[in-house]
Amino acid sequence: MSVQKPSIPKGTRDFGPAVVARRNYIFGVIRRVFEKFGYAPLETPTMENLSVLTGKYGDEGDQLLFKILNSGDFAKDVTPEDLASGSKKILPKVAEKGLRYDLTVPFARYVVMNRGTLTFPFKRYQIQPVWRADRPQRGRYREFYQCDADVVGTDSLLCEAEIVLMMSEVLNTLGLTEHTIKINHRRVLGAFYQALGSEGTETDLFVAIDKLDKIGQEGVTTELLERGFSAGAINTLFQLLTVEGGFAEKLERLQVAFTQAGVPTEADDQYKGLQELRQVQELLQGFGFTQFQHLEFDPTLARGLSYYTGCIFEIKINNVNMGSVSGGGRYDNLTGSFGLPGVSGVGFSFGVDRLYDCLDELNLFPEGAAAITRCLVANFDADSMTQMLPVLRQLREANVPSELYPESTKLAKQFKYADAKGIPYVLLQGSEERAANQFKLKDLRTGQEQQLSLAELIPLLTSQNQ
RNA sequence: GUAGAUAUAGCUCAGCUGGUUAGAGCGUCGGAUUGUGAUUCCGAAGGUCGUGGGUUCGAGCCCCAUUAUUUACCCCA
Repeated sequence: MSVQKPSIPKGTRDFGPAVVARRNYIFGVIRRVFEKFGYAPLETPTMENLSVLTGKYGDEGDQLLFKILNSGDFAKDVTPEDLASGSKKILPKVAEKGLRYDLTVPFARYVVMNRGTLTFPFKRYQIQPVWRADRPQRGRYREFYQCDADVVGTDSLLCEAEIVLMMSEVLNTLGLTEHTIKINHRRVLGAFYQALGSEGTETDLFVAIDKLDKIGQEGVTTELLERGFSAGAINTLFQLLTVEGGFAEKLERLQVAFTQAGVPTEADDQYKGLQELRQVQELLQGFGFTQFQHLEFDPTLARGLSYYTGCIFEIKINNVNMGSVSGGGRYDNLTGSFGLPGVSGVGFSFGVDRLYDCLDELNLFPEGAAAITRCLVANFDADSMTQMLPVLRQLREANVPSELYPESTKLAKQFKYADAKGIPYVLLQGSEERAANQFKLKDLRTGQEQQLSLAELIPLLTSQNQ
């Protein structure tokens, strides 16, 4: 009999008690903010039909879907001809379900299936894991949690403004004050494309622009030249991209630049992008938003997902080397592929796993976030164990998370246990204390001990500020 | 999918141009007059050096293969 070393699949993780406690802290902050803005929770199945998932994330996204082998004899419909013509032909016959890739598409599917019963505008949040068959690396996992908040059924830019407010509140509550909320508009990108004379393809241009901060002007230039853009067009592009100034100034200057470059106003009204960004800014001002130094209009922000049509968002934590911790945008026609056209939606998502890594690196988890038990009751001997049972019950009735050490061993061992678990208090009643009908309470953080009666004890342990 | 790096104790890592019996710190367990943790001192357990071949008198070290992990690219949270 061979003993095999246990392992877990690539890109997945176990979360130990301390990690779960800290993750729950992040989830709690996000959930409270979402609910404060009127978003209601939704959960959807881990599995979706592949017909729902495929084709929504582009070819690369389809590659990254985890597929679920059909139950039973999954290969019963596969013919020798299928095998000869390759995996693409076989796939629909052996797998009809897959793990969800994000939360937005299942949400769109849910909205379409329940359109008769939902009240619009429909605001929902969703905190669940998603799976991608990516190559794992720093800040990138195959199983990770997303925290989405989306509204469908309204075009109002109030939603965009409130997304900025929610992003800002979550980040500030978590202590991630060194952040930048980047915002752009798909129409602004479209205007760039027109300003360049509609050379090459739109997506090639967007993908290249998005990399500007990573590979620099030279890198983008070579990439665009390879994709068939002319040197003149690239030159125009960088003149447009390098507009300076604050939020409002950049909007003004781009407007002028677009007009000079001859971007037509009538066809698809490309100036609407700039107008909408301006309106979002005005709504935020009206609300009394004070964090404009963290809100940046970044004309280079493109984002990969092809379904965005309006404002797009992304959050960068400036003092940590980490990919974006949040992203989102407006999509005018997400439900269209499910047979419900013309429903506009806007939403965004936090990546909890990356937020965790940021908080961890910056040491921003609050003290005691990992500790569950508040008071360890020491166990001297069998007799004292019996004596302490009613005390334990009273502590728990007072909602003090507490535990009695289950064995009568040396106190040193029991203290070590409390210390390792981060338990702040140890309660002792040996023969001396029992004779006086008192307890000894030791605060492990300060090392101080005090003699107390049970009546004095409980208020001390229930007080919040200790 | 492309390119690189790494693999030695539970964890983090040393290990000299290839040379006797494999090293540390942390952790675990035990002890330092039997009622006190994190700080001190002493001791113990714990390793087929990822796996399989090869070169050599001799391999943790060199070569090949394989698997796993990891970083960057693509893409993305």
